[in-house]
Amino acid sequence: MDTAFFHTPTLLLAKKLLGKKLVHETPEGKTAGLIVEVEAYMGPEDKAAHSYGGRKTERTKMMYDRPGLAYIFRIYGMHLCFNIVSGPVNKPEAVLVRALEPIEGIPLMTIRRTGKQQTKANMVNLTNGPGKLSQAMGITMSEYGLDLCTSRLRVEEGISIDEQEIATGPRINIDYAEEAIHFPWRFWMKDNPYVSKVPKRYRLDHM
DNA sequence: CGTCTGATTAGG
DNA sequence: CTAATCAGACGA
Repeated sequence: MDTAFFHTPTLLLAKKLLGKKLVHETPEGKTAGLIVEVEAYMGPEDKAAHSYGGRKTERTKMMYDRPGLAYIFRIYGMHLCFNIVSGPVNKPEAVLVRALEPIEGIPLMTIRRTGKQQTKANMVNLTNGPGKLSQAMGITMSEYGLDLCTSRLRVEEGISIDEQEIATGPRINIDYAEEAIHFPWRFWMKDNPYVSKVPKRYRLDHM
């Protein structure tokens, strides 16, 4: 996609990202998947966002840059989460990519995730969560700040999604976020088997 | 400095 | 249900 694609309000960008293709080319090979689940993080006013209250640190500084760059952070000391910077410069918003439908480089994804070849039956476990997809796609902190229009890690045209196919609900694992807990800023493709598994406490939240 | 904790996952 | 596992964030 060109840079203009990312210059759009964050909640709209989050929805527009559904069905787009995330591609990563590495020396090991190419992997790609369709984005099927995202969450929007809305900047200084959003208690769930790393940029809440205008916090700007080594970790979060990329959120203050222009839209269409990669914001990546480590969580729980062991997993990485891949985000797409959104909003104009100094409006620190982002879209977390939570799940992909694998479409290319599946053997490589399997090896990165499990260290060995595996049956097709486990394909659903490759990219159905933010930490899992980062591992399967070979995304590391080296990709922090990459331009998603032009670099080896990019967003490309995918499939066309109808508004009717998009579901909305509260974001996952943000218990600390007080009133923002309930904001319906998670978007996913209805009935897509690659959407991440949701903790029990969220199961009834639909809409 | 010391302490707490997390935009998660796998395993029992 | 919980352990894993550590950098970021923040208070002293």
